[in-house]
Amino acid sequence: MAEREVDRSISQTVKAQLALRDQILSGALRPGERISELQAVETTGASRTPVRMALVRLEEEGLLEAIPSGGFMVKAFSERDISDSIELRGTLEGLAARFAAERGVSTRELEPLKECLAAIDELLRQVPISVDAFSSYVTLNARFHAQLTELSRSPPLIRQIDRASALPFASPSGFVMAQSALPEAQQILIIAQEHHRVVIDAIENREGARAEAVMREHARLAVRNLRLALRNRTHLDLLPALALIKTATD
Amino acid sequence: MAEREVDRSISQTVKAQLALRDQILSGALRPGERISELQAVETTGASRTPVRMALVRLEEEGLLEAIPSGGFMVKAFSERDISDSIELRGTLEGLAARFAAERGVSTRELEPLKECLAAIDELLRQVPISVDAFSSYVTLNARFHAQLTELSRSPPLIRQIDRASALPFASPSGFVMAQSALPEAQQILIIAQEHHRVVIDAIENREGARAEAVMREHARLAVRNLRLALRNRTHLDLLPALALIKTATD
DNA sequence: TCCTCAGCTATTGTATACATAACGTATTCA
DNA sequence: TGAATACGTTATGTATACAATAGCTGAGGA
Repeated sequence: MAEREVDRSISQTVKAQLALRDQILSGALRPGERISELQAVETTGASRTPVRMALVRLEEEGLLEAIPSGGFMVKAFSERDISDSIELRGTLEGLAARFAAERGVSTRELEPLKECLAAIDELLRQVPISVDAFSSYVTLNARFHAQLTELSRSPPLIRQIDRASALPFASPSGFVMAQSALPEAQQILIIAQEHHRVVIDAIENREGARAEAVMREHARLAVRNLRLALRNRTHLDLLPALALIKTATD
Repeated sequence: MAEREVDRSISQTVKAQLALRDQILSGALRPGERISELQAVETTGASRTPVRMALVRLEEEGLLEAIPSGGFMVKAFSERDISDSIELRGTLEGLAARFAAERGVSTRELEPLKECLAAIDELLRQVPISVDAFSSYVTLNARFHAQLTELSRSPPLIRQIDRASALPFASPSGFVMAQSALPEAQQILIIAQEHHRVVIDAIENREGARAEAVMREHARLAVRNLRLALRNRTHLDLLPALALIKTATD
């Protein structure tokens, strides 16, 4: 019988949570499928207690759904669920931008955002954009959004935005991945970058309403592009998280 | 030694969660105070495993905060955290109202909201409002908001609003309780009722922007009144949830 | 052949034992 | 006298054993 090998460098709960999330997002566990604790114990290497903790956390995260009779299943999402999640996130980011503008942000605090902006400008100069550069873009874009959120200086709002981003297609990188499936990807990224520029400007000039409006428009752009991308499904292997869409309602 | 008495009518996890939440909101556990698992086991009657599950859920709910070195403590909120939570919720409800208006709602679906509206009208006819009537108002108001949220027909949004309401002062009844601490309470409730009337009208006429705007204004009214109420602390025993405010930052 | 019931199996819910890490205290040395 | 270290105590993190329930399978009767 195999000795249980324990990786002491990280908590078993976190390890199990990461492993299970990965299985869900990679599509190894299909939407609607019940997650067996015993099976999860085998695949994650943790014992039942941390696995159960991880399952509870993933349920709260929105990736799992509790089964009334006990246990959990992988949650399934409709296309509208996804676009609503994106719009929801855009609304919250809009509020964050407004808070940042109204509450005042020093030039020094805006510096990291401007650095992101410049770095993305640099990437977009390539036509067409390379795969590596696109990968960098995803990272930079996520960082931009995270930093913008921080500028609101509102812990409850930051927390809520984090929660709203748990669904991968509702996260900033999910936005970008979805858009990347379109032939007009580069043009879209340039428009998105313009939004980024406007929101910084609005915050700098303390125009709360304008800052909020542009972030909401930013999300609506993503929603439109996601819909388009879902029409031509050819490139959707770029976005493994879409394994969560329930095929029955396609 | 005492036999552990197990109440089989309800899961131990849920029992522990309810008991602990109650202890937190009643102020029995003070903000910043560490929650001892062993102590929780004694006060809730459940064993450590369900207690731990309950602690994880309460952390995700936002009432507890994980301590890096292990364990949990009762989260403390600043006054701004509270007003931000209210505005956050209003923003989400605004989105829900807009969705309802844009996606179309049948007259039949609006019926329950109109019933709430009429019932509240009836209550407000009393001047001054009795304690019993006020208690009914809190219930009816919460129902109105819950039904409005449902009309968005967006599970991700409904879920997020529920999560945003986990903080008791951010819930519709929390709004009302906070406002009730003011001498002008009745006048405020009348204004709030006017908001309710407008949002129904806007949804009925498919005016998404107007529906959204009025819900946000609704929340901003609550924020202003909460601030006022926090100034004259005399009536704040009406809102035990405010035990969560960290006194250090008053 | 289909429906029903009983028993079994598999899985989750709960309890507790064990391991490990953190914190506090006391003692010693500078 | 103060600071630092070592030891002990207490709490959390993890693993596993036990209990109970839900779902499934097979057999029997209509």
